[in-house]
Amino acid sequence: MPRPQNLEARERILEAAQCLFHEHGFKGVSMDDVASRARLKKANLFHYYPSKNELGLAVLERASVCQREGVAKRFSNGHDPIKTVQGMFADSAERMEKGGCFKGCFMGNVAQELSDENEKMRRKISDYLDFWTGELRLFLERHKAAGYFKKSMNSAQTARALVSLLEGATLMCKAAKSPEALKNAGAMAGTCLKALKA
Amino acid sequence: MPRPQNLEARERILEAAQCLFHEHGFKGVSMDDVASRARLKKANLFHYYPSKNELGLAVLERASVCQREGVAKRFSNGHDPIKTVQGMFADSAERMEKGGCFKGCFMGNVAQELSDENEKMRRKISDYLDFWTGELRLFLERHKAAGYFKKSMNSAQTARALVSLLEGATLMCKAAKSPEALKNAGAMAGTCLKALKA
DNA sequence: ATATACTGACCATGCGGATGGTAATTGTAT
DNA sequence: ATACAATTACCATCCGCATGGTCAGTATAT
Repeated sequence: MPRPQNLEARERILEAAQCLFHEHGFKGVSMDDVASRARLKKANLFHYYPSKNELGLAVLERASVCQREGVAKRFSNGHDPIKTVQGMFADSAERMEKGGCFKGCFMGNVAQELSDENEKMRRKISDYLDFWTGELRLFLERHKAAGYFKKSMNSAQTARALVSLLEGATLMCKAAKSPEALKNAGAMAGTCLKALKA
Repeated sequence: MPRPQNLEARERILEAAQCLFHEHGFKGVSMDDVASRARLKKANLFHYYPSKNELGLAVLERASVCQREGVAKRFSNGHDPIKTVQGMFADSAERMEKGGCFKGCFMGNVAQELSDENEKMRRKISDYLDFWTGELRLFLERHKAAGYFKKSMNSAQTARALVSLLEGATLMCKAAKSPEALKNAGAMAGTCLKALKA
């Protein structure tokens, strides 16, 4: 009778892989790199994940679940909606600055690297981005219903644009090795949302 | 006395490499791939470019020059500034849609793939993004001076945020395989700029 | 005994790049 | 004009290394 697999090792592998993929991209990391970081031998990796591709998908799944939690939590508070959105940008800017403006957004990176070449991965990323955009849309919708925003505001459009803005600014920071873009983006988001206040 | 090198071949190589790098990323393309597309043998490539890295830099230079022209032209017209900015988004959306939402922005892709690992390339990209942002800033500044925008508008901040928004929306389109994000972003840019009108 | 955990050795492939050479083109001296 | 030297264009072949993945076998725990 099959007993449960070594969950500890599985988790260590996922963690190691996610970290490395984030740093060097999927193509830039070898199975040996992952194994080494997870304090395992390469051959042992294939005992847990049948291929690099499957490992990638598992990492994406893990990251997606983790990020969704953060998103859900962020939009479930009762604070001022503009502050909440600006907080999203400010937190990103802070993380970016603390990390020396490296790496950027994991999901965004994978999206750029793989969504033309791997439909399964693309779907996972796309689903996550849809979730994020959707939660933000509902958040805006709620505050619109409460009279905070103009009735004419297009919540779906605004939500998608805000997510785009955050992703783009993150990329700009990575390229410029400066958190300036994220700060500007946060300010812009604030300006824009204020213009949409009822 | 050294005679001029075969410019035709050099150009063919650059063109092939740029196209392939755009499609599959720098790491996803081999020198053999480039050579084959340029109707050359791999060994001959090294006659023109001493290493893959140097080729990458040359491609980046070429792309940068080409893009700068487009940017300069766009911001030198006398049209309504909001229309001009929205045109930037609309053109991107159209290109994206026509191409099936693949590839995305060349400079953005390279920025994400390499700016943590190759300082020379990062600089080239960063310089280009600075140029783009700078041109847009001057464009906004000019129209502010002409009384179109509020005196309180922060041109630098707005310019950077608009570029971020375009880059991010392009990435979203690539991930979602839909031009929706760029359309939303264009609308958002319009809304935001209208709020800044004098 | 049996299923899981782990490993060293191995393999085919693809990679960036080096080498040593041939073919074509050009400048120059006659 | 022509022969020759020099330079450029081009290529087959090879090299060392890293890669994703396999396999056969060992260790361990129940």
